Parts: sequence; structure tokens; C-alpha cells
Amino acid sequence: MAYEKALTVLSDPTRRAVFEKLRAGPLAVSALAKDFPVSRPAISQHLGILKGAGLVEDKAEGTRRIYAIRTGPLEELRDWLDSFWGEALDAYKTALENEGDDGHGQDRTG
Amino acid sequence: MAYEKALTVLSDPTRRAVFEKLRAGPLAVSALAKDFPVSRPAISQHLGILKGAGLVEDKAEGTRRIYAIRTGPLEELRDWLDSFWGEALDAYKTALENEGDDGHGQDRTG
DNA sequence: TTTTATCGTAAGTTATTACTAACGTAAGTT
DNA sequence: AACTTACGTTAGTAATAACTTACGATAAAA
Repeated sequence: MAYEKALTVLSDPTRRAVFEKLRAGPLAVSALAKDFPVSRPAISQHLGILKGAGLVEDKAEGTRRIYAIRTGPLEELRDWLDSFWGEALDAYKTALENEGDDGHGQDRTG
Repeated sequence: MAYEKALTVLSDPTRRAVFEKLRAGPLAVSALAKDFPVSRPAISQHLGILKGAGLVEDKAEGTRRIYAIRTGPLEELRDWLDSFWGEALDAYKTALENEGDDGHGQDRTG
């Protein structure tokens, strides 16, 4: 499941900021590192990790290397998120909120 | 922004597994820790972190403490994910692919 | 009251990881 | 040819965090 790796990779703030910056369009590494407080090799490492998760793709262009977003893993992550909504979950939720009516089968001597 | 904290919190495998187990319905701490290879205090700490991100809510029931999922931060996270789709991004993507047809596909996201 | 069960917290340890500095490579320029 | 630009990689370091053990607190049971 790629959503697990996407979650792990996007949990780092710097790496997430790099990914968000690519949302405006493909960029080269030095252009990406320009507005960050960390060094360029750090950005390179982050891009490598993002690439390992399938979240970006790269393309050589002369001496530069252009990175762009890939949305595939994001779709899987969204599907995983959607699995947390449903009738069963809602039923349990309302059961929890209704005090005095627990629906999970433990003895409740009042 | 709650989606950032949700991402960080859900990046840990054990914590994510705890959260997924709660998807089937509210559970007490010991019931949650029952099928995990880590100790009960570890589960307690994970639940505290999940609660700090608003991903779970708890309710005292005798000596037990029942935890249940809260979907609020998940909605914000899904909204954030949706921000990565759009005409502008697609336009950039196709522009990148058309610029030089090298046909390289680094789809090997192992 | 005494005992038992359930849970949260504190302290300490270990593994992970994000970072910098230094180096090597490839393509473009003069 | 030599020089410059852009980038990836390696080695080493420092900070983060997940975990265990031990302890204290609260509520039910005897």
C-alpha cells in the first residue's frame, strides 16, 4: 500500500513544504532550494525520498533536473481516509455520545 | 492547520494501526493493547498523541477509558489532498510531458 | 478497609533521521 | 582544453521519538 509510505514521507515539515511548492508547477532543484533555510543537498535528499514514494517524478534538462508532482499516491491516501467514514463508524460514534448506552458488550453494573 | 498534525501523528506505523483498530468501534486501552507487540503504556502514549491531534476522543467508564475516532482532522487532511488536483496542476504536468518526449518512466517505486 | 483492575505519567535508553560539509559527475560555456 | 553550473552521494553529527520499566492515582470488588 503506497498510502503508508506517502504518509511517512509527507510527515516531515521541510519535505512537505517542498512538495507543496511543486504544486505551483515543476521546478529545478536549485530553484526549489532557493527559499528554504536548509542546504541544497538537503533538498536533494528530500526529493529523493519523495521520488521513492512515487510522489514526484524527475526529468533531466541539461545540467538541471526538473521535478514535478505525481498524484497517484495521493489518491490512495485519499481512499484510505475515506475508509474512516461509514454507517458502522457513525453508529458507534453516536452510541458513544449517548451516555448510558454502550454498544460494545461489557458488563455495566449501574 | 490540523492536517499537518494529523499527518505527523498518523505517520507512525503502530499509532496508525491503533487508529485503524478504532475504526471498528470504540475500545478501551487494554483491549486495544491486547493484540499489539508493544506494551500498554506505549499504547497509552500513542492514544495521548492521537488525542492531542484531535483524532480520537476519550470517555471514562469506571476504571476503563474508552477511545473513539474523530473524523474532523481527517476532513481537513482530505481537503489538503484535494488541493493537489486542479486544472493548473494538470496543465503543468502535460506541459512537462510534452516538452521533451524522452519517454522515461521511473515507475519503480519499491 | 484492603485488594484488584485499569490507566496515565516520569525517567532513561535506543533507534531513527534530518542536516551539513566534502566530494564526484555530467553538461554547458569560453 | 579549462572553467562553471547544477546535481547526487557519502560520511558524520545532533536532535527527535518510540519504547520499556517503574511508579502513582482512581474506581470497582471483596
